[in-house]
Amino acid sequence: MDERYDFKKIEERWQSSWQANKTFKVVEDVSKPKYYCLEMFPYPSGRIHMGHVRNYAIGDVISRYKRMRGFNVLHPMGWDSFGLPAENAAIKHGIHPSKWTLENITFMRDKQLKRLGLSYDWDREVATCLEEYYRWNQWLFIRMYERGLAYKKLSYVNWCPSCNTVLANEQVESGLCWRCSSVVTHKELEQWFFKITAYAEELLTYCDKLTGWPERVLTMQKNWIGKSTGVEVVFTVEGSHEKLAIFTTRQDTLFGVTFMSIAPEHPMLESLIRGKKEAERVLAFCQRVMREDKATRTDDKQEKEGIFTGAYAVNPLNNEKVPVWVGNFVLMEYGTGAIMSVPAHDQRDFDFAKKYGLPIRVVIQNREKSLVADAMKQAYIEDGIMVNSGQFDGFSNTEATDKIADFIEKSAIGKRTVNWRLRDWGISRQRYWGTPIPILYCDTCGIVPVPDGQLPVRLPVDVELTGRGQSPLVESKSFRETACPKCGGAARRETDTMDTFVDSSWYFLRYCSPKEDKAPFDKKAAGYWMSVDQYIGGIEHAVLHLLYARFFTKVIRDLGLFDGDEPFVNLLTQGMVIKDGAKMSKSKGNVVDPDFILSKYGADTARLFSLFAAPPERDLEWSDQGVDGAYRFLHRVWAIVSKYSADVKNVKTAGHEARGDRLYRKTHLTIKKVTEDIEREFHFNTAIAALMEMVNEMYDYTSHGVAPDKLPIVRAAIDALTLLIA
RNA sequence: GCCGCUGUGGCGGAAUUGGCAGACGCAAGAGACUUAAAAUCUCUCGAUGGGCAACUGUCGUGCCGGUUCGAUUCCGGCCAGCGGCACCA
Repeated sequence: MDERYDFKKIEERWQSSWQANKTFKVVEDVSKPKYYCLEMFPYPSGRIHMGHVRNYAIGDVISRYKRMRGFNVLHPMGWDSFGLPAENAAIKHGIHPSKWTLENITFMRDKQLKRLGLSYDWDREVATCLEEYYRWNQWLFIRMYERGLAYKKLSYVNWCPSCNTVLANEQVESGLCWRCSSVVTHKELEQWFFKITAYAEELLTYCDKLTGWPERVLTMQKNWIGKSTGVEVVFTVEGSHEKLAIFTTRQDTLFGVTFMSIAPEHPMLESLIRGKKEAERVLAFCQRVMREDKATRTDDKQEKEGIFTGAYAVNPLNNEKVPVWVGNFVLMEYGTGAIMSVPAHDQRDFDFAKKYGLPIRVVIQNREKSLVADAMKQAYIEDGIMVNSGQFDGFSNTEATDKIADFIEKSAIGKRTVNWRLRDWGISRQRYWGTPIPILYCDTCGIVPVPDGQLPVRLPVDVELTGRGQSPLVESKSFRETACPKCGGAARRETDTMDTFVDSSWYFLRYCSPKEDKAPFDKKAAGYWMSVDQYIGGIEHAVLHLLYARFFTKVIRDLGLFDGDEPFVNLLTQGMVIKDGAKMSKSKGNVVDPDFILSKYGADTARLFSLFAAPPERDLEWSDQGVDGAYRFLHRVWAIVSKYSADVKNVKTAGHEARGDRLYRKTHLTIKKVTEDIEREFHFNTAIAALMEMVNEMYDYTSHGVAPDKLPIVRAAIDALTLLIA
């Protein structure tokens, strides 16, 4: 080859040209259709990894493609830059989190992302740790506080002893901390919450409108929200006027109740056992269960245990007296913290009844009429005909479900209810590097929100992070002590900061007008750009970030700041980057450093490989040889194009008259194929395969020399299409 | 246990609407060039049988069955792997 494929020279030339000309800067332009393409912004940990490269390569191809198709494309990048690693670095190396974070951002932006040749409008860059951003977190918090959507309550919270902070329910993964995998414990604390449950119904029903989202993400969200419809029924405690409410979805089995179970934390426990001879043993049992951490307690192998309280309750349907037990499997957080137990028709109750010798009564008979309580080996949970159920005998249990609910409401012993698995979002974090919660505590006025005019509440810089004791904000007198804006008296600042998921819950709106200083964002700009047409990121955020962002969008809509119900029209969840069968991670030692690939092969090879090796939503197995292959291909492209570029420079492009020509046909078939592959499901791997076929055809075609003028089109096609990839 | 996804050569993966299974790439093998190597180029490459050969028979998309002229694709039943949820009342 006369000329080598010198990726360094080429990439440097184009990248500096893009930067100098601000090629990818966009402004609102109503004459063009808009397209908002967004990749989930990274945490500035210091270095990008292959997952980022893949994510941004996908987004970049989509953006470039849409631009060529005449769209006005918003393609921004920013930094999710509050968070724990910065604090840990500060403790370990004595460097301030702010300095550490900002240096990381500069390095990752200038030395890594820009080298990848990504088509971002860098003028719209956003960093959540800057006060020009987080002041709007505070502003939104206060708006939510005013509407009762942000509130404080004393509650049992998930506590990660290693991160030394509270976790939201969404951040506990099978009893372990989502970030550090420590066992989560319980703690009773005063905490700030966002009332996401107020939007449970809408978050659920809108799942069906999100047709551009992968089914499995929607399923996960629906599961998480967890709606169940049933009735709340009130039992009376025998020998007292106290009421014990239960929730059930199986009111058709109410006549089969043979005992009740309550959670060890149930507030009525004390009065139930008062004066009973069982009291002491019951108390000991409850204390033991409550001491267990969340992971142990929710482990499915955990033995179901219980103890009789000595008290009885009366079933309002048949006035029957049933014993009240405490069960370690009853959760105070769900329903009413008390359940009715129907061993004949619920497997867990059946096991429990067998273990403790409690009675079993059949109230739904099967078709063969063969169910006999004493002979049952397991609970009968299928449909059947009602028996032993008074006036409801003879109906099918599905009919009876409605009839009994009606009866319960008519006789005022309970009502139809909906229960949600979704809990309110606990956002208080006992950490330094986050958005200060803009609240004051005044001895005379109580809880006082910081007035808008005093925002932002700045994070103090003159603090020392030792990793010991309490958050530095608690120890900073100048931060903590202030004056009450209402009465002028002494007041204390809230020293908790916000969960960093608050930051990422509305950043996509900020990109629409990142310099706006009168509001979180400009309503008109957001009206033009939103919603995000294509959102791309990892599946790990299926519940956490994506649910919170949907919630925030609805709140912001209801504040009148934005007209739209959902933030992301289409969602692409990319697979992980895998090497030797495992996710790339430092602990496994199978990390491939993007910098190394960039230096050895260049950005285009790195991007080409990550798009070619697998369709975007699937996991991508890293292969060093595959990278070689991608590099070889680019080399072949370079060679054939540069071989003929001089010859064809002044030749007119072939037109329709050449349609019988083999290469002409191939060129157009390839253009069609690539377009279709991108339009349909973003199958870049097959689009690239088609380009490879075309290049092979070109080599074949030119192997015996070329005379005519067909090459110009080929060259043009190659140029256009590789630009899409490169 | 429940819900979802996936299953195709040695490997990553194609086959878009039921119509040539295995595109493209990787690995492997052979050859050309070279003193040699690298690079590059050309050819072969699912399994198995027949033929010196051009060629050709049979089988083959996790397993069993069904619909169809025809099934990787549609239907029913199983198996395996991955992911999510789960004492949720």
